[in-house]
Amino acid sequence: MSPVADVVDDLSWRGLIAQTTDLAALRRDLAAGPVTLYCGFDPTADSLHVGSLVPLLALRRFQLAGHRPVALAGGATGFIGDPSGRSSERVLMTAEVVADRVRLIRRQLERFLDFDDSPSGAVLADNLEWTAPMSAIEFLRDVGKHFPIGAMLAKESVSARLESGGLTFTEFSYQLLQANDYLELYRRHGCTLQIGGNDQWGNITAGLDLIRRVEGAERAPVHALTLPLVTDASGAKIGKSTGGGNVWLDPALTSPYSLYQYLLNVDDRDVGTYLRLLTFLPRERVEELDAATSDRPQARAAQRCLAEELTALVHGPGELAAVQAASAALFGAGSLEDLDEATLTAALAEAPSLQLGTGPVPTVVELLAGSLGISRSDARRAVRDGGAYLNNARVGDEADRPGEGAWLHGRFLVLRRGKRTIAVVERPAPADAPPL
RNA sequence: GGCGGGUUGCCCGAGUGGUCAAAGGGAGCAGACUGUAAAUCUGCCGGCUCAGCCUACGAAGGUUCGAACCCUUCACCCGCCA
Repeated sequence: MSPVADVVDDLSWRGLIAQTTDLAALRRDLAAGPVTLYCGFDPTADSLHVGSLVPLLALRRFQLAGHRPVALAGGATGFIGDPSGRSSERVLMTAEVVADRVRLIRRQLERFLDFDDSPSGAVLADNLEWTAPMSAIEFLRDVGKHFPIGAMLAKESVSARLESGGLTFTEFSYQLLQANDYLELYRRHGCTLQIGGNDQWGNITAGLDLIRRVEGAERAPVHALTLPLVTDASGAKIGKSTGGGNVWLDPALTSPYSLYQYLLNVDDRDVGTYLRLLTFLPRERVEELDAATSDRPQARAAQRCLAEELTALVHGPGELAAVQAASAALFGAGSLEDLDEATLTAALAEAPSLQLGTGPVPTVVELLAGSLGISRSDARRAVRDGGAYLNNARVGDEADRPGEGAWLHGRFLVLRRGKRTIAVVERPAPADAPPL
């Protein structure tokens, strides 16, 4: 990927700009030389998810254009809880949980940016560093004094909450902490641009106001840019799996196979948007894929490309290859019996699995439940509904047990629920059993 | 601090002593149709050793042959008043 000539133009055609402060001034400053910008990531979970990639990759886009990104982990703000976009108060996390999550998230942030000594070398920060040492008196005098209550109440995040049941002083204060972060990064790193989801607009402008009051408007030409909060065709946020859960970046939470499959299954109506927001593909390529989707939707060229780009970006080319082999084997035309053991093993490495010991062979229902992590009632229902498959053959009866001939290469059973959910059952290899 | 209202299954929400594993909607799962898509139709949608049993309607006790529904206490939320 080559550096982008004009990062604003690039963001613009991708649909990545929701709101900005003075756009002409921002363009001018970006053209004048490397600008330091930041985006905050609060530790709301053990991992970032696909949705978090939109702002994170936006930081990367700025870096590729020669600017210096600061990724800020919200070690302090995570304690408080951002009221933005929430209808009810957050449950406070313990210090251990926050610290743990910050550690995990920092590690993920590092992977998407370049940390070198060049002018565009990234910086990783944690707002706990300057927030924790601040006393309540300092906070109220040095930060709080600059915030008229009227302006704070007018923020969308606050007024929405006042409508829907209120909020506590704790969350009300959140915007002050985030504003102070911007001021702090302005002072430490000369940071003059903050980006974030569009729900962050209020918090970001709170920072602008603070910096201008403290530093003076002329001396501090600071900017804000927000990214649109994109929802898919069904109204869900990006990165929500059909199961309702997030699609995580941590391979322990969402396997590379699941990520790949999630992206491969993206709705036709959304895939163009996702290509723009989540990949670095040039405009011509994206428009080519748009055309491919409308001309030959069944080929799903755009989905395939999206899945490849992101799986490689998040998990590396090695994982991508493994995942593609798995998908080809499991969804391919050939029968499972024809696969050689190496291909089969690789394909199934990504699937949830159940290891059997010796002893009597359980029923298919028990195997489904054990391998897919569902209840036996659920497994029973799957069989009753005709949605359970053993080695791609529909299971007819709840009491069925796999026969000796069902074991692929003497060791494996491939179980499937519906079209896409696959699991594997493995038993110890018979010492002298000939391959099937 | 006072008074009133509330807490139901993943979410919203009906249910005021037996016919309640609990209406309805959403989400989700499966089948049919497809392109591992969408839309549509159909079935399912607490657990289990599944024609039955167990657990569940904020928590703990109590009344009753029988409680999501009545009583007591506790916790949390909301509104009005101070």
